[in-house]
Amino acid sequence: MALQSDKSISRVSELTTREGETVKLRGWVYAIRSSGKIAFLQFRDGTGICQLIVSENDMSGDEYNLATGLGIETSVQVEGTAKVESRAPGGVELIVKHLTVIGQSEDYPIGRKEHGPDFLLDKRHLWLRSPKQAAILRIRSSVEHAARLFLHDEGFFEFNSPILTPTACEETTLLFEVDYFGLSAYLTQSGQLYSEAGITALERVYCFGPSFRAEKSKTRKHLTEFWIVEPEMAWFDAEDNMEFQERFIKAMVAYVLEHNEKDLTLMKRKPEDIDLSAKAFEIITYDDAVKDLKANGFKTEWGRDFGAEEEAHLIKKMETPFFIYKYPVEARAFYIERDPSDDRLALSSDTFLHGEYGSEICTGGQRASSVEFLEEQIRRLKLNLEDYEWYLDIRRYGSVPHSGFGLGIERTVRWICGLHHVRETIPFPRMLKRLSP
RNA sequence: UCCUCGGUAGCUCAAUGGUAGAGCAUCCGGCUGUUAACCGGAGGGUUGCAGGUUCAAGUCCUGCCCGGGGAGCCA
Repeated sequence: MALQSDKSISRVSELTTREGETVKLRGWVYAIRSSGKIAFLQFRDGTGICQLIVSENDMSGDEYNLATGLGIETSVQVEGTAKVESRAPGGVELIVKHLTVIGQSEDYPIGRKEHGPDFLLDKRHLWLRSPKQAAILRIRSSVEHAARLFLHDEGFFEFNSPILTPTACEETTLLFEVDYFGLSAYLTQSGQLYSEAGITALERVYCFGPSFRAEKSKTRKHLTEFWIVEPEMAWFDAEDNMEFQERFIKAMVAYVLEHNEKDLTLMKRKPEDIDLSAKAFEIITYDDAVKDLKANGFKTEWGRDFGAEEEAHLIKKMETPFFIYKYPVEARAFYIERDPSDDRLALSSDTFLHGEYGSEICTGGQRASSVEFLEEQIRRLKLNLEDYEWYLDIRRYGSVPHSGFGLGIERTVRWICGLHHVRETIPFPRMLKRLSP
């Protein structure tokens, strides 16, 4: 008989509605406490946690000895009576009558006490099982699902851009190079240039996938492989782009608030900490940000992007997410449109989440429309013009004003969960010094 | 790449230059409502690696390796 067709199996999430009934559960035992002739097994399946009560009053001596001798993380099938019980972690427990071991587990390396990050990351394949880690991954899944739902409702098509690319999107020193039948290829940093081709066919597209950056960064905001969702829209200017980002970010957070209440509680993250529904994102110009920083004692030079301390100052003082808009042209990517009213400025914005766990989560802007300007920019950065001929063709044949942005999933999840480091927001983080597991 | 802190039992950490320890985990025993349970006992060490100083080095010095935090850069 196929395992899934066994309709007699229940799941932990149903238990509160099955009070007094005999139910079967399948899952993992993640902790055991015993007190004489009664033992408390902490149990979980994919839907939640409950407590198993094991006592010789309710089961045979052999099964009792089996149950109390289980190793941490043994997988089991149990049968017993469901009971709502305020003393039980999770609020519900099962008085066990029968227990069968499905998969043994001896000397499970992750204990109930503290561990260091290096040890936990070495054991990441097991660490994922910890309730907090599982909660983070459920929230991550919600964020990704909410992004797709929202974009679908807004008339977007998911557009799969290539992972192997022949050229740099931005700076060449940060690329991972791979051998492609004797040619050099690079792991993608962004699908944006390809999405710009996509909008001429579909008007609104987004790519959603991994981005690879060979940055030698060791900070709590950086991974060498991270996931990015990049909407690109025809007939959007830079301000439409910001208005859209605000609705997009609010939709993702609202979805998590609606669907991950227990997970947020486990993270000790209060709904009011992340509820953005009543907040308007502020737009600050680069000029004003520089003035503010200078007034606060920073030696900020006009024309450069902000450093970590400057960024932290701006994030800390804000009580809503915000945009920094109209950066100097030289501080932005080559494909950004200039401000028609001041050609020193780029129609580009960065988007920041505020507060203790805030950081830059999006970069975006209006794309340049002039072939001549783009050629000049490509030469300035000493990129190979031939590699970009296809990209310039988008301007040569029926170009339209268009904008887009990229949003970093890990930094967004980090903010929602209130996490110190982005490494916990992805199942298997890739960092400067870590390629396994 | 640079700055900074660290590497001691399976894990988290102690240890004035002078006998290498604790808590947790593991194993044995006790406890009928535990909440990272608790109580008693046992086993468990090439102090990251290689040199050096010293009567004596986990401790001081040099080099290397590995990791944490940060910078630059970025989502």
